[in-house]
Amino acid sequence: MFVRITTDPTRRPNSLRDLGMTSCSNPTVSLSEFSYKKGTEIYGEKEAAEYVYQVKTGAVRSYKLLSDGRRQIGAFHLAGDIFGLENGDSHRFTAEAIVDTTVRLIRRQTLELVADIDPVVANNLLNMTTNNLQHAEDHMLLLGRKTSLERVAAFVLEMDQRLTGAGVIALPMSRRDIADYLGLTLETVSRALSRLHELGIIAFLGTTQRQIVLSDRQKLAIIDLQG
Amino acid sequence: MFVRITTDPTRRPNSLRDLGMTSCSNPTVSLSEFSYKKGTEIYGEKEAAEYVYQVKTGAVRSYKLLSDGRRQIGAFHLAGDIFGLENGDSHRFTAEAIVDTTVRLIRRQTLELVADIDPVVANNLLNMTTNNLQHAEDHMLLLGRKTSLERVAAFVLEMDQRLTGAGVIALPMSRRDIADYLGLTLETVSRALSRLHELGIIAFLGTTQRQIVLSDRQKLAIIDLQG
DNA sequence: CGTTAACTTGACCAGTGTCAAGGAACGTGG
DNA sequence: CCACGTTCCTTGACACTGGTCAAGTTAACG
Repeated sequence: MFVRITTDPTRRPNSLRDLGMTSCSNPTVSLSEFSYKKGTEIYGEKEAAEYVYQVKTGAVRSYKLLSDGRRQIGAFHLAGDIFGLENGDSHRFTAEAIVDTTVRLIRRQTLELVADIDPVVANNLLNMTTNNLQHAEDHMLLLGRKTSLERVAAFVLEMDQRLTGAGVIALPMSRRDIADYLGLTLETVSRALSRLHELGIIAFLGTTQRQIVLSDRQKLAIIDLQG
Repeated sequence: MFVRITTDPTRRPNSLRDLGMTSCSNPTVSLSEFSYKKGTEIYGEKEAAEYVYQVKTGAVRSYKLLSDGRRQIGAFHLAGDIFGLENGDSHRFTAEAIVDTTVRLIRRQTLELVADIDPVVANNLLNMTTNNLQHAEDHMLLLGRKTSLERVAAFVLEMDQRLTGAGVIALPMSRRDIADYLGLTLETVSRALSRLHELGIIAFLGTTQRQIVLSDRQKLAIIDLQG
């Protein structure tokens, strides 16, 4: 189940800009790519944080486990998202590819050296961490105080926003993944989606269960009860 | 219920070091103090973030509300803790004094100016944000996947750790505050504490309900089910 | 096309929430 | 220092949301 990086993934000179960084000095740093098959681990919790990652294609889940196997997914990482950025020197989540996924990597050490010199890069690191913090804060409210229907509505809205906002979403993750993200069981997620379907608020595209149309974004937002 | 700062709280030249910052340039910046009565608001959600705060004495709760009044406390801030540090320009939580509280303040702008010049200060800001992120990540696991007894055990352990770790804690917050922090009701918190008491794992000091003795830290840790 | 994994739905159950009552602690003013 | 009112806390009875278990269906994939 483990897929380790065996070849040193340090080819292809490239720019920090590709990781969403802007910099006045804008030095060329080494970037490379790596692919993970569906279901494989990218890094484990408490493992040394050697790289920072950016999803090129695919999707990734970051989660923590309790000793008896209960799982809490802290975030999904979609195309373009950066993940695995740690300030301490080990990862605080396990990261797995949800589907076949290609990521760009940058050595963490490289990034840190640049950040020490370039205040713009340093500021970008702080911004990314702040964005992660804000997401976690909002998610605490969801996990602590929202009902199952509110959680699922919030999830659909979040995914729509992050996947183009076109009102049609193709979810890469299973009902179980959604459940572990929302602090529910997969059955409860399924029932909530059915309920939203009955209410005419969402629809399923074609024959599949993972393509969802937001028929009534307004009602979704009302159910979500934001703030 | 609102207590606004009416006098400009900018007296007493002091050092960044007092806010836990170390710096090579270590410039003198303006610091001042302010006191809040029990139950008063320090700042509101979405309010402009003009100051960063450090608890000198007392305790503070940071929370978000849903429109129907459900509350999620994201963190408690105890003596020495820094809070209200935002990267964006408005606060993401409401902060209230739990008991009569004195805080030190520093203008956010001042801090930012120094951070731009001094990479050590900038790094401290990143460290503080990372610590907040880590706490939020752990709390998501608690809110999403732990039982009521596990949550309360985790809470008692956290408070013990943060209040000296002596095994005797004097809680500043009510059962309702604890409940809103743990994503439970106050009744469930009360029942869980009674249960821990029955099991001989905690005891109550004297006549009060807010002073707790950790009689068996080991069993608490087992119930908490960490990781 | 067959096998397997994922999803839905139903019946039942358990853990937490709700509502209510009573008691303990705390603050206030006499 | 005491009496009173208020707030906080505990406990019980009951309700209900969401979890568990199980069966059947649908979709995905070799």
